[in-house]
Amino acid sequence: MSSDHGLDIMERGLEAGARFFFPKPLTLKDYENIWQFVYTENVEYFQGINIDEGHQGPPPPPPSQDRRLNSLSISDDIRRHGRSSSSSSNTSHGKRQRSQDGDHGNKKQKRPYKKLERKEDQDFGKKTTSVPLKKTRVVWTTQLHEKFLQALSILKMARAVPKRIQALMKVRRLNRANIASHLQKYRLYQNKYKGTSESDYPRRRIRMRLPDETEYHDYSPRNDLSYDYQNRAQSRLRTQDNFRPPHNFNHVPSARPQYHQEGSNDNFMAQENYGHPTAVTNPENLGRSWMSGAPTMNQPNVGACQSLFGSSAPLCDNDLNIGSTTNAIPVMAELQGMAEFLPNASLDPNFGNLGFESLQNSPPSVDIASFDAFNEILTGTIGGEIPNNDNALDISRMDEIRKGNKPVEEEAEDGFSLPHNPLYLNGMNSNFTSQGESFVVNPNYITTVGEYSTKALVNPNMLQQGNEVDNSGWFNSVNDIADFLFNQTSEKENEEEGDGGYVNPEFDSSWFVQDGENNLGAT
DNA sequence: TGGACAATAT
DNA sequence: AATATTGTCC
Repeated sequence: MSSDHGLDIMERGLEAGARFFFPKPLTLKDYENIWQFVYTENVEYFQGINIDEGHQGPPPPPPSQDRRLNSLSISDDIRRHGRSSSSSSNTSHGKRQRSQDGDHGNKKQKRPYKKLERKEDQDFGKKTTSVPLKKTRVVWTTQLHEKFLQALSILKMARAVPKRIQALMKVRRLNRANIASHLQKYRLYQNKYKGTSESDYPRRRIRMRLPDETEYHDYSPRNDLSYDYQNRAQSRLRTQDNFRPPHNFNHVPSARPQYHQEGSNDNFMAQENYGHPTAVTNPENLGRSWMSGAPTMNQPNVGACQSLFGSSAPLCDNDLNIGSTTNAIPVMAELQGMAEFLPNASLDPNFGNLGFESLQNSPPSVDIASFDAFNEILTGTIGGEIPNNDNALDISRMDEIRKGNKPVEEEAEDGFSLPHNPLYLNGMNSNFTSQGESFVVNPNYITTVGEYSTKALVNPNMLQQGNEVDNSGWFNSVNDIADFLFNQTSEKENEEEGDGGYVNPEFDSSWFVQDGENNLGAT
């Protein structure tokens, strides 16, 4: 077998004693032919040996089709034949080995990699005579790995176990073992490359890396010497050819599109925006998804957005970047006629007066609440903790709750308490959540629900009961939301001593419960 | 050949 | 679930 199809090569091979010449790559047809060859050339062998028992006996009738398909030895031989000429000489070789194995009777056979027919083989290649195929292996593509990472970031390290990850990823035929294996490798990489520079990472299909929990909150782009914002980001951005600004959007290329990390290529997994805030105010950024799989920010009227949790969130276009109270600029809000969310200063559509681009090495937005704090809310209220089935995280459940069609469950089955008065964020937020520093909240999706909606969940001056019909009753400004969130965080922070600044609470319903007397909500 | 990788065993 | 080992590939 060779990728060299030259006649001389083929002839030389045949002269040297080869039975066939197969040009690479082998097709399924080739396998079928080889299989038949192997069988017809070795009928006595296959008929004279009980393969399963590994001892010789009177020749049984020729094995039925099914039996042949299920016995591993035949296909084993096929594989060996196909693999390397040195080990492939003939099948009597294989025969000898097999009976030797049988001699060491009590030795427990290690289970070889089985060759199984997968379900899809039946679906797809009906007529392929069902040649036994090697069991397919999961290939962790960058896309798949990103999904994995997304799940991890939502679950946090401590709770990131295969089963939960599987439930979050929702990838068909990706089983728990697959994930366990990948997780093991992932953790291995985490240790192995802890404290090493980027150039030390293996360059292969993916580069495994995620900050540990410390990095989550300690991260400061300013101090990140491993990352050169200007250069890397720019090279990526130049390739941005599918940016289509909204119709009323005056697109002026930014001189310094700094806030995007390099994207994926064959050697690196995509960790777009990994650990780095993204400037919503940069028009170039609006055309690119924040994380792979997430909708881009400039998709107006797209209908349902894909999110990790399925597609349900109806609005992609008026999400606001909640950054620090001083520099979060909800650009898209204006475009979507949500002027009430704009800060007082008028916006230059060309972003000329925002002052961001002059901040060369600092992100436009900084911590408001920790990413994890929000995902606690998300997973806690959406139902990420519902354990008893394989599609645990069902965003439609949250939607139903939000519409008041379903009651808020007091307690999930694993004992995880749901807040009595939850603050509901749409699941899609998680897609817009960068790992660590900033996040995006669509204020339309901060709402109270169900029977509790008659009471304000938090200080009514800050978060009021919203009206989904006319959008009234929400925060008065983005800054108000930011203040609210910031207060949640910093107060929580103060309660916890120690590592200063990182809030990593389990969901704490005390944030949102009523004050008994006053019904004031947030504490 | 050693290492990467995913499956499989413990 | 976590960890160790194996089979396969390159």
